[in-house]
Amino acid sequence: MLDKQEKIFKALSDKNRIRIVKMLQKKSLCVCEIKDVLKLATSTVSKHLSILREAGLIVDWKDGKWINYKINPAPDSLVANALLYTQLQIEDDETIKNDRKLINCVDRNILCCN
Amino acid sequence: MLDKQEKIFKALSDKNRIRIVKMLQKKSLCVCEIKDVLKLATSTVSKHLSILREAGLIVDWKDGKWINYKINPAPDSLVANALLYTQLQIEDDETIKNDRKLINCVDRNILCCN
DNA sequence: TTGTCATTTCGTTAAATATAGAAATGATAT
DNA sequence: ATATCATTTCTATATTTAACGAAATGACAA
Repeated sequence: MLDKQEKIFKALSDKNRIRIVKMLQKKSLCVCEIKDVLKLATSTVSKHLSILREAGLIVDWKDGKWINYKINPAPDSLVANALLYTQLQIEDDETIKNDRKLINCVDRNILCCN
Repeated sequence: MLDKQEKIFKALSDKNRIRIVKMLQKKSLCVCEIKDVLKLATSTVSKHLSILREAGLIVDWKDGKWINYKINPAPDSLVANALLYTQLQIEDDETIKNDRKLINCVDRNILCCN
């Protein structure tokens, strides 16, 4: 239980991962859309997503060519409260607000050309 | 703001530091008392405490020979909510419960002999 | 003022982490 | 079947982190 709590905090202890969670709390996204906002290599974004997934914060599902990520819709209580905390905090942070503007403009059909 | 949130999560992303916060949420303690519970070197405990202090989660004050640590009594909203979250979670974890038993038995006058 | 003692800071080491690029995967579309 | 393409896994590297012991600090007591 302590281990699980540590894992949750560790997952959220990186600026880019906080940004990802705050984005997903507004909208489901695929890897290349997140990559476009964070300006990181695809493999790095994928790694961040796997850390968030392993902590139980997010889930993914296939949709044609793409793998979408969203906030875990059925979290246990530890995760649920961590997500609630994250959702309520830093809502008016400039980076977060800008990220949220960007995700409304991204088009995966244009972005995703490896 | 995002940086501050990251710092708070980083501070809480270590098992020993979570244990420290959960202990301090029951009782103010000095370094050697925490050291006795965690079974770490004094310098290591001191370092953990400084990370928690820098994140705004705890404060310290002098009391004769000792330096006491306690939960920040006047936290800003980010920290206050993080502390509330931490206070409510893993209350029935075995390690946490055992730590709390131990802090009621420690006697700094016996423990602290470098 | 000198010694004692709790704590912090410093220096070092080992382990963990963030990052990127290249190769592997796996599903879709032609 | 084969090519395409988003994503993951692998490999490598640079940075950060946790840990310890030794030395420095700073306050209290003798």
